[in-house]
Amino acid sequence: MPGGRKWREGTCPRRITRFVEPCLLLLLHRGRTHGYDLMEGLKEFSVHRTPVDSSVVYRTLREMEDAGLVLSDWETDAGGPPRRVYRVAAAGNGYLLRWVKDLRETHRVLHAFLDAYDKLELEAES
Amino acid sequence: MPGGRKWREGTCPRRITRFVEPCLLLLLHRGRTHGYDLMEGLKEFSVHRTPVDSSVVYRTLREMEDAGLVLSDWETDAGGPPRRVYRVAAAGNGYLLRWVKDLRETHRVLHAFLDAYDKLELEAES
DNA sequence: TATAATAGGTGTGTTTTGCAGATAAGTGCA
DNA sequence: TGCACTTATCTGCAAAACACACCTATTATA
Repeated sequence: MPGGRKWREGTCPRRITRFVEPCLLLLLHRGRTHGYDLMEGLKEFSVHRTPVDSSVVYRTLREMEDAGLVLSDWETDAGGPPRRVYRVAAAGNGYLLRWVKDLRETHRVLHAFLDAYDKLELEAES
Repeated sequence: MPGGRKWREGTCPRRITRFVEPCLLLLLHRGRTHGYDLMEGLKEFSVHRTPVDSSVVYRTLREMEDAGLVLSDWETDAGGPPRRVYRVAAAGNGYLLRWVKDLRETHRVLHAFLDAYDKLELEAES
């Protein structure tokens, strides 16, 4: 509340919009698991090692299940509190593929920007 | 309104949050201009050639001016309607530098994700 | 028995952004 | 002169994404 924006300095915890979606699908592609474990796995793709908030993970999984991209089953016999174990649905594969296409394009744009910046700095030196 | 989300398919016009900010600063670094011209210049960094909405450009420029990152002057003698010509302020350089740092990290994360995806596909083939 | 760890979840405010439209000045032309 | 078009800037609104602050329940352990 005091002092305007929260990350005015140009950095924010998650720079890529809805990036958790493809990450979760990729992790689930490697094998079925539950949300709490996926939170750990997400650290592999988190910027500056900032962990993804649990609310985002659980909500995203639910939304993806509603959209038919993943499927879930309750697992009560594993010891500890019951887990909702997710796995990729058939529709999830095509969805991930479209995400990868999109991210490759984003990667390209980002590269173009950084390249243009480096060129700018070089010219300033001469 | 009808049918839930607008870009449910995993794609959205602008994937990187507030990406216009560093782009505008980079373009202004190359030389002072006005908003309407910057809109054209932004096509260089726009995903899938989707043009950035004018409202976003003008708002961002104003916000950056309020933050002391850019400076503006009215130009009335150029023919056509008056233009607000922007230039980078001293504080804008450090700000752009922090943005570039952030985007390099984002670029790295994106590369890591795509790499992990490609590895996954290769294993599925064997 | 207390408390920590595991596991899942909701409610809410802030921020970002696309869309639609307003306004206004100059230009081309019939 | 009147009309359409281009250039140029700007505002209001709503939807979406997300961090933050909570809450519940179960099991392990000190």
